[in-house]
Amino acid sequence: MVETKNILIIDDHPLFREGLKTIIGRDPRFKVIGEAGTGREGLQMLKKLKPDLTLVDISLPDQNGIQLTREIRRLFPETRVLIVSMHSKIDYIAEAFQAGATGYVVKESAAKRLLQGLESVANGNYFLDSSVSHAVVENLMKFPLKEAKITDADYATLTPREQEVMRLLAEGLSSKEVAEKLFISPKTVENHRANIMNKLDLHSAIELIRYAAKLGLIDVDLWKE
Amino acid sequence: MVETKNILIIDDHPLFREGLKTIIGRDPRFKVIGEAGTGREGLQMLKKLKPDLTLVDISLPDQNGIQLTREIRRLFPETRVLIVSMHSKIDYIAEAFQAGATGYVVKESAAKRLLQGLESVANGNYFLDSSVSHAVVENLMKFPLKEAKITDADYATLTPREQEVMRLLAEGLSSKEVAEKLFISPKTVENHRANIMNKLDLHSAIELIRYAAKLGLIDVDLWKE
DNA sequence: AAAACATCCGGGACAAAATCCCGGCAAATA
DNA sequence: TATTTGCCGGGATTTTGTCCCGGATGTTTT
Repeated sequence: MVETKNILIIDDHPLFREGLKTIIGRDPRFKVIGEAGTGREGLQMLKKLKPDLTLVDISLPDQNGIQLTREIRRLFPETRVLIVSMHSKIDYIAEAFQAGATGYVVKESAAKRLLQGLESVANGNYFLDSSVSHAVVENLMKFPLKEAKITDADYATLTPREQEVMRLLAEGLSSKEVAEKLFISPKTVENHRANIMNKLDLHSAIELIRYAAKLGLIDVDLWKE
Repeated sequence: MVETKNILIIDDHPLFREGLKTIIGRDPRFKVIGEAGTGREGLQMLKKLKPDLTLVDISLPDQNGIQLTREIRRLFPETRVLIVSMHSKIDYIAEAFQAGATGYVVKESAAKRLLQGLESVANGNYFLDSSVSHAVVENLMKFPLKEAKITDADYATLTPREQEVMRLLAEGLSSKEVAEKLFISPKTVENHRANIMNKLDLHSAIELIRYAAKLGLIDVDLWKE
């Protein structure tokens, strides 16, 4: 006989939660016993409900899903976490597992896969959505935690001054503007920039911006308003 | 007696589609007769199914949902469009209605609201999710199309070729790369770029990128992975 | 203390690009 | 037919970027 596993859903999209509930509801092995729209709310419900599994969206309004996963694992070690994400990039996946997630499913994938994931995780197995590219998985196997850290490591090789210049450049300031801001010659700024791009292996202004966005030095979401 | 309205769903997230289907399925007045994951696919199904309503996600993998709305309205004027969006920003909303949408619902909102929206739209009424901020609505009322249109209106003043060039530039291609892609001289690309920036009142590469991000021509979220 | 090193600063020479202005061509429009 | 509009690209000039250089300063190593 198989116990039915209790599930808590933490996702800020009610409609999406609805979809998850429907899919899960079709399977008698699982039961959704609660849902939350924010990380804070989720933690409260966890305390009360003690579910067997928690589905957490990687992007929540009040905090990062990965950070939340860490907290869940710390506070409620018996609850297993299955990450639901819009992204299938290696960094996220690596971080998710590193943070203590037991499963990772991308939102684009089909209902069947979600149930597979739930089953695996319920049994204590790790689960990684098969729709993520083979290359990514292979990479993960090769570099358990490394790859995701590289970017940060490279950035650390920049001198303090270079980091300062980089931040300003990434915000869209021209060399001249940065120069005025730092009371140095535009020439110097250009030299700094050249060094930065050399160290980080970047080759255009936009690559620098992308890099900065990736590191969270700038917030591209602000642009979309 | 009330006819049941046929609905086509265009959204690239299968799980989300599932949620929509479930919610809609509970209401006998509506029936989901098809679903598509891309704009192209959606147009094909529209041709075949001729639904009464189309639910389109504002952000699709192959094209902008607003652009798609325009096409749907042009090719199938009898089909009404209800936009489902993650965003509740004024620009998107204004653009959506301007493009011919009859309704606008944000993904965060509850199931009930979606059904209200569907009902309104089915009856030919415009519908705007009440969860969008009061300030936004007020703003829309004050400037029916003006404020929010600026962006789009200006963009519309670009010639097709200019729009094409702009898209490529915004993706980070250099003038030379764009030139190679379009089989024209780098010189011509630079001239186009100058015209674009002139028309849109932009003054640097990054402003162009921001502008493109704002319009949804490019997806900056991809950078953060 | 001396030497080696890293960081920050900026110049000079050259290459690349952006900018401004120009005109030609073709298609649509009046 | 005459005019406008979009698309294309050249030429001349200015601006910016690239590569290489050396000096000033402070820190670490020997």
